[in-house]
Amino acid sequence: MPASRSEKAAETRKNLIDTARKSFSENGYKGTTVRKISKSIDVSESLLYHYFPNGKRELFAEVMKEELEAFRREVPNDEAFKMLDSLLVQDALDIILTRILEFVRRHIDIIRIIILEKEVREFLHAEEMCRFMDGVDCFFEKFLRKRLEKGEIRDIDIESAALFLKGLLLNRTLLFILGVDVSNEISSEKLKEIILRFFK
Amino acid sequence: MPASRSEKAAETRKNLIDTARKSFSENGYKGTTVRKISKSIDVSESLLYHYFPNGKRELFAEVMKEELEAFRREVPNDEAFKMLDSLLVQDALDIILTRILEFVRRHIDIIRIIILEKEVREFLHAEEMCRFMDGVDCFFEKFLRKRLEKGEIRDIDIESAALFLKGLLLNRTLLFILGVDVSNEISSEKLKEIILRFFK
Amino acid sequence: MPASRSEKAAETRKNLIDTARKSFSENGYKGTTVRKISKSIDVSESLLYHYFPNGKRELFAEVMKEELEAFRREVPNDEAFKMLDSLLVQDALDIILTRILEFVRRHIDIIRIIILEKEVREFLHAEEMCRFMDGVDCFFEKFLRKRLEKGEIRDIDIESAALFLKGLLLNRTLLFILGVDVSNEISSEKLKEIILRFFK
Amino acid sequence: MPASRSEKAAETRKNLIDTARKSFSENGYKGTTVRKISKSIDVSESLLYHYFPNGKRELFAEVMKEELEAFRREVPNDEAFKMLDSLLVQDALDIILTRILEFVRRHIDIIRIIILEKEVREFLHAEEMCRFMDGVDCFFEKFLRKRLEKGEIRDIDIESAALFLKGLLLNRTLLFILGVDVSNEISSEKLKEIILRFFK
DNA sequence: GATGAATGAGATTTCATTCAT
DNA sequence: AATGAATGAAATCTCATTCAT
Repeated sequence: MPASRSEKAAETRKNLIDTARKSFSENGYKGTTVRKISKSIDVSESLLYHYFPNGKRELFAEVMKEELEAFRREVPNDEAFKMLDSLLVQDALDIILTRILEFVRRHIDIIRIIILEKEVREFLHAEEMCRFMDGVDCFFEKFLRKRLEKGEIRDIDIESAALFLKGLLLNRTLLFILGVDVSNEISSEKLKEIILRFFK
Repeated sequence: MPASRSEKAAETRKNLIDTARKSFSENGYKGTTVRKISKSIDVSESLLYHYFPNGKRELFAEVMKEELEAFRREVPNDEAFKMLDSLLVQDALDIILTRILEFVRRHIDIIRIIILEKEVREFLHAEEMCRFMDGVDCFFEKFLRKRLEKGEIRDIDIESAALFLKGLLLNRTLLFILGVDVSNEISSEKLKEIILRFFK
Repeated sequence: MPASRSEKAAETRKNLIDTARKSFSENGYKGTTVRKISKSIDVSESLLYHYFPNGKRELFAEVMKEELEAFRREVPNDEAFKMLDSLLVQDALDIILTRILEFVRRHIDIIRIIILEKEVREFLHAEEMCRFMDGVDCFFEKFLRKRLEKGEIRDIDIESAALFLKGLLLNRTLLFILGVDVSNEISSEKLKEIILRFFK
Repeated sequence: MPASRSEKAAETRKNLIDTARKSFSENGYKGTTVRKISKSIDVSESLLYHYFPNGKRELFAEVMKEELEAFRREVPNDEAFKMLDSLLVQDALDIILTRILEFVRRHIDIIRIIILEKEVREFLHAEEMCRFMDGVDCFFEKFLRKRLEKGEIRDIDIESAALFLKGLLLNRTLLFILGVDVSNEISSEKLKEIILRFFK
């Protein structure tokens, strides 16, 4: 398996990003050094500047970019998301929340960084951040409005309801960030029960 | 009032700790430099080593010690909420949430540090954080059970309801950590409205 | 017209040299980077090593070589220089000085480098430099001796006189180097006057 | 001779500046490294940042400031040449040229830097250099006029004569810059001979 | 003829820390 | 109690250069 030169290059680049992501999420931006990244995949420090001319900052930005892309790509395109309309409210919401939380669990390290690292704000400013949060709100509101029109849920304040759902989400996320894995705490059954109570 | 030598010394020491806490909380351990701490209270860098012979590490340890002590001392307990029994559910919950958020606000520095610093998290989360979280759950459950017995709220799953309340709390906390001051976002009125809808 | 392979190669080579000359003269040897040269004509950095296997040093040497050749080629072969013998002393010297100064003006950037850059001495050592200076002296002395023999100038110390002429030349050159353009300061008329006074 | 701590510190600072001046003058800004500066006076590299927190740039600025101050303070003025009136023309001019060259020799470092560093030249040449050059012209013209009135020299164009003298000066300066010490090349005797020939 | 991958040496700078005063 | 002088280690980054393709 010779692996063409360019293939090996792509792999090296990927290695850099992967190692960086791991280190950033474990040690934070300041706690991550280009030296350690390079050394741990056994390339020279200067090679990093070949792939990321603006150095550590650009590498960090790249990691962030890829993570956000992954979220946008993975979550809404999930097969399970496509058949939401035909499901009961509680089942649909269960799937939505479960999928998102699944993603959060997989990417918790980077989420911690996005939320807390001061440096993040240089690349991923309030603008992007708020747009993302608003997106979540929007998504829930759109979903709920549709169900409301169909008469599947009782007449509630859509805004508050979306807030409640986001609350469930953030609740878990925060616990994840704090290092508490709550995967068992609320089972799907319980979740559906809460939802039923709230929306019916 | 010249303030005796030892008074001034104590003040300098306190200044160091206060500035350090702020910086550790905002910039993390690595993002905090001895230089910036000293400069911002206008003393020489070496003075730090007079008060904390083991330097930055010791200063950090001291900050953590004091913060944790304060945290433990002030953790909201049943005593603090005794007079709530005579209030309406929604009013009582409003006060409870407000008080806890006030507590979070006061201790946001150490909360940030706990989230930010891997080492700290590893020492504390299991032990301290869970105990705190469980305390919150317990408190809510106890409160709701009492009201349920009095027939003030409809027959709901206490556990789920406590979870919902904790969700509201964490939601705010997360926004707080992100630097968004939510004091106005969800007013007491809206909060009470949500609560009424949920519990009646 | 696609321009044959070798034509394009020659052009690339020329592009490299031209860009390099400009950069060397504006930013000095150390201030010029291989990267900037390559980037500004949009070729890869390594291409430089195809044309100049010894890299930056060789490119610099090439620039120097071409500049010196240009001087040797342009100045003495000037049409005007060929009929010096038939002119009056003052007119001949006026032409000589004017031509040289004209050249100096055109090549001032590179002259600055030759004079000031430490690295130049590695390629264009005292040997070459002194030979050049001596050439100027020689040229003037030869010229003056001829005129002296013909009785066109008074009996002066040839050596001192050549020194004087070189002085006029260097005077202007230095001012050029310092960024002062003295083109108007001494007109041909004035120059001739000075020469007459000195040599008659 | 214990040399108090602060005295030694002042000396270290001075050492840094002196070494830097020499290196900037010989190798230019880019050719000068903080490493070499520190090593050559045997202190750590980081000490430089104790005295000049903004590093190399600040050190360079300091060198320039001091040099310019010295230059301005010492610029030769009429006072310095008062006692010349009683001397013969050739002796007086010999002294004048020698003194000015002495001045140039003392300030060769900053002159080199001004020529070498584009940025510096852009700030200074117009303002400072021209004023200095004009001063030299003026001085020579004033001197010659006086002698002309006394009938000590033949009737020549003062302006051209001053130019000639300046030429002799610049000639030497250029050689100086190039590193050729001309103190012996044209001895006082030869100088006086040239002067006699020119002015008598 | 031309490129991108990769490197090693070294430059500037930061930082926590020690020590004499 | 407090400071300034001084350092060593390490971090980020630049640059000329080599090599396989």
